[in-house]
Amino acid sequence: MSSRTVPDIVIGRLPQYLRTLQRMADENRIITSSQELAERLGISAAQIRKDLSLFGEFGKQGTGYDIHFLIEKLRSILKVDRVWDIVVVGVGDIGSAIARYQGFTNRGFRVAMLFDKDPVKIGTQVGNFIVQDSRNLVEAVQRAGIKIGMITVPSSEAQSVAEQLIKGGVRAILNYAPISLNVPPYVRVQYIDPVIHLQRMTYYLD
Amino acid sequence: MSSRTVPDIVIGRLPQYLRTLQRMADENRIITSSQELAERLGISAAQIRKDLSLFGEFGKQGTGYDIHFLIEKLRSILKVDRVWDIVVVGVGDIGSAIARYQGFTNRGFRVAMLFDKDPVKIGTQVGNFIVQDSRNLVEAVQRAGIKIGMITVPSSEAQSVAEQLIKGGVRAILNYAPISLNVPPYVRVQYIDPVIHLQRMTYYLD
DNA sequence: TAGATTGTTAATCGATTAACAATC
DNA sequence: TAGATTGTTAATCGATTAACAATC
Repeated sequence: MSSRTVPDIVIGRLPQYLRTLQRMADENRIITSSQELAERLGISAAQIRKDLSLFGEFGKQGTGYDIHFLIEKLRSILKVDRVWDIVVVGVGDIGSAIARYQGFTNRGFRVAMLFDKDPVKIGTQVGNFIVQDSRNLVEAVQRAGIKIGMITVPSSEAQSVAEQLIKGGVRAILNYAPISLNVPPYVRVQYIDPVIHLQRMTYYLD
Repeated sequence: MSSRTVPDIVIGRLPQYLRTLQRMADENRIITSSQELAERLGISAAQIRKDLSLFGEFGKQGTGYDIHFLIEKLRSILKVDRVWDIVVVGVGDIGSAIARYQGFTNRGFRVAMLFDKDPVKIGTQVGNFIVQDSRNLVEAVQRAGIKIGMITVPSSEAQSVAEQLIKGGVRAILNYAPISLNVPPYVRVQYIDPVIHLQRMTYYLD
């Protein structure tokens, strides 16, 4: 049950379980089953039960899972039973959209700081933030103890921004620049590149 | 070599190979090896050779792969040796950022149409497009023969927009709304939800 | 030729699924 | 109690890796 390392592929499914459960809670549902979750997510019920069993026994035979209880368990496992501050570097269209994005609320995150190196942008307001000078990035991130960064600068600058973030203490990076980052093993990186997703689908189109 | 169905997990890696190769080409490189690709991508050289071998013999023993040649092969396999039109539904911050995004160029895509149902937005210009009325979505998409849609509306409307897109002939959807879509098996869906990526990383933070 | 790297096979590793006893 | 669904084991399935002959 505990102690053995959980495969990353399982960790990757937990946020999807959580999202679906929270939607069920919004629909005022009280109880669900591995089967119902499976249908809504398009994966097998056995897999959901197996994944959850790696962390404990959260269900009741014959009944299923208490939605609220399972949400709390998953929030705790994923460490989103708190609010993580995020630093956003790069205030172009994507960075601005993220600064204004309402979807972080109640899901464990909030944007805390915005940086850009363009003098025209520094000092302007975007969303609820004043854009700060990238030259102060390392120190400001360090002082605030921020662990999560989002990179929305051009590809040519992404690697250098990543290095600054890491120097400031960031340990998880969500990179919107279409380029692979080189980071030490103690830093996690996730990528968002819409083109990668699109190219994965065109293969199947006529 | 041919005829046997290629696993989707392999298809998912091909766009990453292509992106890395194109970056090498930008650096005026001529030849590469499975080993070098592997290092830049953080996967094993054997896997890259195995993946590519499912589609043909693209390399030379003792030498490696001609970057330009392999790019063309991958573009052809992924069907991005052409330009696919995209319809974007929902002109909020994210939809607007996508409409202005420069990153589609040379990668097989271009935004062709923008829709919203908000009368205040309809008729306004965003990027190079005039926002069209969602009521005309099905017909316009059908007439233009568009096969790819991006959904950037609120979660509550995403399922209904997906259904309209499909009715109009769309067969691949990139969904930015944080909700699972229910679609027929002949439609492919990919999801972009930054929170899902973030929650996958917090598990590993202290 | 000597050195390097591919393409491919076979072995290994890991993930998914089926099935069912336990039990609510 | 009868019915339902979990948690878990064992079997299956599929993906990754190691290794090397082929060959440029």
